[in-house]
Amino acid sequence: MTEDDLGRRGHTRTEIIASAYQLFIQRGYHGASMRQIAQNAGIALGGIYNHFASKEAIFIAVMIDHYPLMAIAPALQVAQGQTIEELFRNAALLIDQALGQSPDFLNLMFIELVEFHGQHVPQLFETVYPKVLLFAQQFEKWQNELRPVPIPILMRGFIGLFFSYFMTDKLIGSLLPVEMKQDAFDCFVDIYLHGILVKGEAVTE
Amino acid sequence: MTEDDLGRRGHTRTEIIASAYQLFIQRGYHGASMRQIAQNAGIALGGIYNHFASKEAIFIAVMIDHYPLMAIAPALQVAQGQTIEELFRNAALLIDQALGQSPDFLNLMFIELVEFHGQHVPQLFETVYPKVLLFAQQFEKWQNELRPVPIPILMRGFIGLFFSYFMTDKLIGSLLPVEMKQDAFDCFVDIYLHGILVKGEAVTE
DNA sequence: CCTACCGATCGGTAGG
DNA sequence: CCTACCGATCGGTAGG
Repeated sequence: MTEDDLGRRGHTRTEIIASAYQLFIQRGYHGASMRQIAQNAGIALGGIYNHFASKEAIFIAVMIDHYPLMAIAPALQVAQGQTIEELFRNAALLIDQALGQSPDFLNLMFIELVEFHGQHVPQLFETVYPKVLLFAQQFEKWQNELRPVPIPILMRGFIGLFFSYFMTDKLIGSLLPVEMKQDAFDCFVDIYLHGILVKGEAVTE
Repeated sequence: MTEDDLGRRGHTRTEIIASAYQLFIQRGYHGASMRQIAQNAGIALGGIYNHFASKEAIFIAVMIDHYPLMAIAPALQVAQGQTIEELFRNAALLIDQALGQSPDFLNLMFIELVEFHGQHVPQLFETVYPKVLLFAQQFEKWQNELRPVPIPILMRGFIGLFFSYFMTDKLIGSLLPVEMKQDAFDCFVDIYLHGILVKGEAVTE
């Protein structure tokens, strides 16, 4: 097998995953057919099975490449800040950028939760969890600036912040005037930060 | 047509909706078949079409009866409090109770967003929106206790709070130790309230 | 409300 | 990687 063959194989595989991703997030797992996936990838139905053993195998490959939670890890890793507020704001900004503007990326997560009962979530989450812990470790030096909230709840709330924003955007975003959406994300981050920091209260040392 | 007939008809219809609801949230819209819905409802396939014109008509009926956002409206309507903090806490508690313990209720929303591209959301949301506005009107008397956040963002954040909690519960809830889940919801409400109130800061009059 | 059926489409495979 | 095919199942309907 030459390198060209490997390149072709990889390219076709990539095309299949890209095609399946689009169809899955647009129609759901059972709503997207192997024939549609093949057609969008530019090959015949039978050709798919040279790359994947089954439809579910394609879904898992799509999850590994596009699962939204996975975008959180690298963002948490590179986020920096002189203050804890700056650290959070930078992390939020990086995650927001990584997830992209369209909230359609959430659909993959929805499909997983509904049509697969969240089977693959624990496996994927274990990849992210250590990164979350590393990020949370940075809080120690600012412990006196944080309200007495358990660190895991703090992180859970931070991740939840994105669901809060993107879910409401998905549900009622199209009904809101543009000027109200402009700074909504900043407002959400602001409320969260004000909610976890003691800033403004009397801090005795 | 006698009242008995109406009662039977209504009962069968209710059975179909209940059966469809369970199957939809467990397998998704395209993953649940009309034959399964009929079987769980205790009738033959053909019998369904005496009550519904199509599969989608069943889905819409299920949405009207079980759409999670609809549970928010009555809770906001009866929520009361001597302080704005109490008002929010009571509303949060009522909504939490109305939604129930199992976060499976969210699945219906996911299916709608993915497999129907959120077609029915605006119609359902218009039912809830006036109630949200009425709730928000109560804030006027406590305006000086609120940080300068636009009221719509405040309400969007309040609704988002539930997504924040239930989505993270659904995703990683099973991985968390029980003692960490115990007060998580209270903590989330607490962070939100601390985030929107000026309490603790210098309030000049 | 059930039985029996419709055409269409499903995921997957054999053979080349 | 394609063509042609498999049995199974899909949503929906006719007739009683």
